[in-house]
Amino acid sequence: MAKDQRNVEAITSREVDFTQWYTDVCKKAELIDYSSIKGMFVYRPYGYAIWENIMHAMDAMFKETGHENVMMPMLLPESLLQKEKDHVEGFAPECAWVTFGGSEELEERYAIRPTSETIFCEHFKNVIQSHRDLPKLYNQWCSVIRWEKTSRPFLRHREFLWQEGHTMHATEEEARNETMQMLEIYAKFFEDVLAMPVIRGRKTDKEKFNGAEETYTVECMMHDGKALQSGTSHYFGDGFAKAFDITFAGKDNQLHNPHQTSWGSSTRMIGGIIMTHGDDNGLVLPPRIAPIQVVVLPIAQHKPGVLDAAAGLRDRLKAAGLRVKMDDSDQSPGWKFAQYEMKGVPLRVEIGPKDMEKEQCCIARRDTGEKTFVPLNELEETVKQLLDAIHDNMYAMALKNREEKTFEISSVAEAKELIEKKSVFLKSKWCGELDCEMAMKEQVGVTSRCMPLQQSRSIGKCPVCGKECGTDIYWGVAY
RNA sequence: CGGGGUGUGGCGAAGUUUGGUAUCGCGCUUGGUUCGGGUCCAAGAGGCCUCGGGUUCGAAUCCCGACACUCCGACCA
Repeated sequence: MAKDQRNVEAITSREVDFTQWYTDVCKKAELIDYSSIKGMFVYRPYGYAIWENIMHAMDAMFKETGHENVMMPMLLPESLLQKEKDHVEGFAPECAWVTFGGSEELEERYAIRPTSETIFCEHFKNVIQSHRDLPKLYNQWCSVIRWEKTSRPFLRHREFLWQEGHTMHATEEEARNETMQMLEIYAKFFEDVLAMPVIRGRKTDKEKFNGAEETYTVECMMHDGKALQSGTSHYFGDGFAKAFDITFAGKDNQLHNPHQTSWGSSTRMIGGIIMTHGDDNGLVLPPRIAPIQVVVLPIAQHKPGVLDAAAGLRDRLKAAGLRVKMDDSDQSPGWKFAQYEMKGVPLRVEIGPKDMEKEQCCIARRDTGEKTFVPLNELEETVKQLLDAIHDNMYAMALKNREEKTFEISSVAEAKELIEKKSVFLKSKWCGELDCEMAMKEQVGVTSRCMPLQQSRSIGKCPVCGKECGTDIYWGVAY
């Protein structure tokens, strides 16, 4: 049927212009709105609902592993920020500052937190005296401000929502275990909840967090082949503890500095979800965090009994513990189909007079577009199975994309040739020299993503200097 | 922060070169109609043309400045 082209909600094709596609989806799926301040975005109800679901799922994982939530002040006195040298060098340039309280100019200016290591340390100093006070396993959900020069919805905000975990431990070993445990929690969360495959790895010294001894990361590949750093877990050693003079009396009755970690993940994840799973019809949401898992649409809803039948299905699915919406607005069915596809709702259940006669309903999958007719008495069971199947399929598709866009390279020339064609992950050996890392950036245009935890243990050559070495490393173009 | 582009009802655009009553499509409202892939018909509402200065009898249009969005770099969750 030659439908006219008045699809005003139509979005730019992913293949034509990925960045424009991304912006279109953010706006048309009603996730965000721009505000009058550059880089500060309004999270609309549907977008915020995704974040709420992420928070609930992730928070449960934190609590299971013994962490407690706290709320720290939003303002950091400049003197506090100054205490750790590397840290202040990294963050001071992008701080927003409060210089007035009411009409009085402040004697010392306050930074609006870009991250909270320093203020946690100030507090830790007060509450840690004995080994019995350790570990401290704290987390907070809050927003932070970083005065970024350019901004993009979810990927780079001047104000963004995140969680930051801050922990203190009696021993290095315990702190290192915590660092790795939290990395694994992030990885599991991405895989099991967001259906996003990740590469677990360690950052190079150049890419690590300011003030950290080691930074671990989960790296994701977006549909366009670019990398998104999605969650990081840092081991600090006792650097901050020394700078802030945090000590505790050990069992040996000697004073020791505790060992520290921090770990964070942000609303950037939502950008990751969009760019990993979305398609030309809009958003595709992982079922486990979708604000609406199933939308029930009555067909020919003015006909007797249809609305009641649809409401019945909605109530059954709700009772089965699912997040369900019925749309009985007077838009046409075709409009509703397109609308809920744009919003990425995993499953659509249709019921009309014909179905009622046959005691069935029609179920359509967002990920594949596949439609099936299901006997009404099998509704709950089928929907639950399909939601799991969608999750698995989304994960598999994303993994396939990453595998197809990952190449082993052994020379700079080879790397250049691949990257010039399209964005991909490059895997190689690396000698560990900063110069070689810089050369990859300057000559190829890629940054190191991470040294994967899973190392091949083989010997090869650094693609830049040709030296024999054993470390595997991923390179990519990053968001 | 450097280079380009853009800013006109909620959205997308025309109008800007050559100053002279603000235009179109979608959306919105109301009534009817239709309903298994963005129904159709009719009537209506809605605009300091991003903001601030200038030039002019008169500015969406010309000049200066600010702000925002966007793309490409540098910096970054």
